[in-house]
Amino acid sequence: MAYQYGASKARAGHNPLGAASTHNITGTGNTSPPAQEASAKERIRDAAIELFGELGFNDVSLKTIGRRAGVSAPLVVHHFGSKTELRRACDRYVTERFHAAKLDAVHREGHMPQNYIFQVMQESRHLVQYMVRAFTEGGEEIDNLLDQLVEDSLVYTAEAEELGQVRPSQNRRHRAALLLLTTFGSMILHKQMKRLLGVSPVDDPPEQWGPYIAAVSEIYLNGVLIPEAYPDLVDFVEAFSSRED
Amino acid sequence: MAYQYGASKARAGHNPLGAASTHNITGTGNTSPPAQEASAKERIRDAAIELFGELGFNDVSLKTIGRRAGVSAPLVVHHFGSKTELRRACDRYVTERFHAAKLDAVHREGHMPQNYIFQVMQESRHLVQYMVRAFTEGGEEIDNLLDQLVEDSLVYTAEAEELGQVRPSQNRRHRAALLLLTTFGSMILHKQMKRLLGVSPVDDPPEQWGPYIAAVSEIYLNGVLIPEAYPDLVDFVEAFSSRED
DNA sequence: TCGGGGGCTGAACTGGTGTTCAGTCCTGAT
DNA sequence: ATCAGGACTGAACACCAGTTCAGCCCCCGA
Repeated sequence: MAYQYGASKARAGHNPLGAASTHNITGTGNTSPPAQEASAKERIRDAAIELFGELGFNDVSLKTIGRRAGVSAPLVVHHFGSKTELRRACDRYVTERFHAAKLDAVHREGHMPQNYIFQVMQESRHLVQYMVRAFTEGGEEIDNLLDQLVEDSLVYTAEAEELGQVRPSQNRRHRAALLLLTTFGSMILHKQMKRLLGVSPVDDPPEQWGPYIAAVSEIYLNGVLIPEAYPDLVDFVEAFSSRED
Repeated sequence: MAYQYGASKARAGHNPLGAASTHNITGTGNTSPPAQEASAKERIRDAAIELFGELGFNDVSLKTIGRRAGVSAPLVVHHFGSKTELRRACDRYVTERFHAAKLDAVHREGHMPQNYIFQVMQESRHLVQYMVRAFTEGGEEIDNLLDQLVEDSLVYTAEAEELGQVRPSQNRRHRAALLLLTTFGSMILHKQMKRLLGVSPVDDPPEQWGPYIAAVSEIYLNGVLIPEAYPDLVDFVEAFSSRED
């Protein structure tokens, strides 16, 4: 029972949950020469993103980061000033990377890409894991990234709604925000998801996401509750319709 | 625009998202005399649950816990042996508390209660916050609690499905698990939710949950995608129907 | 050839942690 | 009255974190 939905839909066109792409966004930055081995500073930054994403900011020591980067602990502060500033640098880097991935996808597809997050996810899970964990703690840079994701989601959802693919909403921004929050939130609990669904969208490759995609899709396609049984709730939801932007 | 859905539905009967109750489950344990001021050991345990839930296990020192409990740090280890064992004690306590809340609700209502988590949530948010954070890190005791919540959810969803209130599913267990994971996951991101929806289900009282309830309900009532636009996805979901238990 | 500066390190420092220890206080049984 | 034991504390300990410091190496420009 192989997972192949992503591929088939990518051929068909719009695809809200997966996107096939071989484009590499995990290389070194735009301005640096293409095929050069990473500098110590870059290795430190990458190691920090991996470890912070995996274990959390306070559960990773500079020595651990240094070891993974093949470097001493003092060199980390030599390059980044302090652990806190290292964290901010990681925030900035991840934000830039997502921004670049979006621009790249827009350029390739000619319109707002369908959830470019999933592209990043398939190619560089560390970045996503870092981002998700950073969301839980907050911070100016990372909060802006989330805001941006909401805005982007709003745009491509509007496109999809116009094409009759997505239902209208009483509050599109709230819906977009909640969908992102629940998706990211469930990724924080990916170890439990592995136990309960047999899949971790963080540790397992996309080919194995089937059960997860299936469960999510069922809910998003059909809903869960039967509206006729909840007239009060239906009214309540409608009462919350507010000014759209 | 006051939130009053919970109350109205509680009168009406079944209520998947809220439950009105004045019953107190936050008192001292079953066996202890009812109205006695908390012992130092209990105060320590409560302080630890609050702080662990708020800040995470490794970001809270024994001194901090002791200070909140009005006690010295060594007394914490005197009563609990070590910080790790304190954590396990908290896990056990929270698990017991949820178990007791369920039994209590079953006893009162005569059937599997509709999401007794929400009752606990309204009465003792600390417990929920601790539980959610504990899920991210895992652990035998806390994993069992989550498993139990899935099982319970399965039971009352079956009741509701029989009453025509909830849609059938290709994989009820996966759906139940995913709903719990996304709900809890979004609670981990409650600070972001506060920013994006204006409500934190952790920090704000239930009267203010309106925007959150509305957004969740809209999705659960109607879904998000229009199935006709995603025939492949519909097929894919159906292909994942598996043996129910 | 030389000199300077940046990448980089080991050793040392400071502060905070969990834990141990010795001892005080209080209570309740004998 | 006494004494045993548990609750409880301040001081001390070992450890580990982030950071500082002095100095090494090596490349590159003059």
